[in-house]
Amino acid sequence: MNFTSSEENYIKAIYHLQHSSALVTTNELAAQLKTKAASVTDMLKKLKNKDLLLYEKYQGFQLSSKGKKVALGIIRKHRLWEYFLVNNLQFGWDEVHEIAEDLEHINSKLLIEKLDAYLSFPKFDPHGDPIPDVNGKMEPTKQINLIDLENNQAAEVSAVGSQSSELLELLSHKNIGIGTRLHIVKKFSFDHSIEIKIADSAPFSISQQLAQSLFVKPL
Amino acid sequence: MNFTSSEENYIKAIYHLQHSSALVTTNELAAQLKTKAASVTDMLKKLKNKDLLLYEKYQGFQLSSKGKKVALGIIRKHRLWEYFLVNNLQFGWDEVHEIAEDLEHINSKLLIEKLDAYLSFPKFDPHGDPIPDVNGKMEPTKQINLIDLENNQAAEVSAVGSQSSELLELLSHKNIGIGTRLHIVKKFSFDHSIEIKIADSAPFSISQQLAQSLFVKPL
DNA sequence: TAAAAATTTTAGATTTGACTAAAAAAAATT
DNA sequence: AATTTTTTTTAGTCAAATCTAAAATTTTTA
Repeated sequence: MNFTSSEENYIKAIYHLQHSSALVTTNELAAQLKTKAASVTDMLKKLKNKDLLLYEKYQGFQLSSKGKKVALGIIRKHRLWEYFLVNNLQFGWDEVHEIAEDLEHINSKLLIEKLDAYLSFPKFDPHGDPIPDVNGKMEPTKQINLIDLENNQAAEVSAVGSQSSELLELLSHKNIGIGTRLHIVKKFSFDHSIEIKIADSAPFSISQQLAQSLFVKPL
Repeated sequence: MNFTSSEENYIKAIYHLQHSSALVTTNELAAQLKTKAASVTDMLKKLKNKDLLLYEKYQGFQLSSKGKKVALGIIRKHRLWEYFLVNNLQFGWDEVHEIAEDLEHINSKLLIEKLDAYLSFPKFDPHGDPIPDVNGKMEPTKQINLIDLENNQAAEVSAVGSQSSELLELLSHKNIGIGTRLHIVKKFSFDHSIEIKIADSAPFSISQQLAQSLFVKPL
């Protein structure tokens, strides 16, 4: 089975939305894809006909197991290309998302297998997200949100919550990346800001919003 | 300026057809693209409106200088990706054409510049065709057709006439590739077949058709 | 050079994915 | 529980790229 780029983009977006809530709604998906609800409804019918989607009118929807498999295949391609762009072509981690959005739609099993081997079967992409293997399996990351750490706990940044250039710009300004080790100096309940310290540099504070976009492994 | 994949495929096909005859015809192009003459006419109008094509109804057509620049950009992308697929990902030279047909439509200047640098600015693709540089300039190849060699001349294979899998299958069966050194044992006028010898192996003969698809540099 | 053949273009239809506006259904509110 | 608001779907358009069939033009040939 091959799918159009548009179908693939819908499948991928539904997959990501399913993580927060099992059933996805038409408006949610329209917002995510920056399109209109009517366009979404059209595509839902198409995906249902191809057995990629469990969908009843007005009732919300979710991917079928076939749909999930397809989603994992697209995510695998996206993350492998991101890894290649950053590690081989020397792109910054904040520059690769859009290019990977295009590359992920290239359809060649052999290409992806060979790319995977060329990169030595990486397990995580440059943003810390796990890369599904050829069977769709990926490393369980058991990452926790930085906001859930306690005062004085140490941790290593292992993933970021989104690829938005706004987030990545802020992180690079603050010198925070995947692998950065930090510890919590103090959490403030007034505005939920968190003061953190990286290595020997001066402590500084980050907003609740930023903390929620950072995933860490406690040390 | 960005173009659709379809527009780019037309531009590229016209560029290649222009090499044999300055003016290209509707039917020629339709045959090349495996589409219908009516579809070609539609696209010709579109390309003319974008100043990519010099075209008057019923009179044949050719790329404008802007059109040629676009064509060279696409060919550059195609050949760089082919080089990457063969030299880095370990594809056979007969497996890469179709994948490169897709990859060539990815639009990112930065991606291609970084890929070019990663590959150390290669001058020829795996089929021996020159890769245009960022300004569209490419190595003049002054290759001659194998069929134009004389008895006893030695030469090195430097390019093949097409990427058809049929041709590449035959060449790999006969152990002929880019860089293969051979010499002409005898040319037969009856069927224009040519007996050649590679290194110390036994001489064997190749058909006129095959010889015409092989380009060489005399040694 | 006039008729026949081939080529090219136009006209009108189809498919895919998007849109707007209106209708239908579900959810929220009084 | 009835009304209002929000969400979702349907109906009808539109643009891009394709196609078939028919018309227009050019080329070939008798």
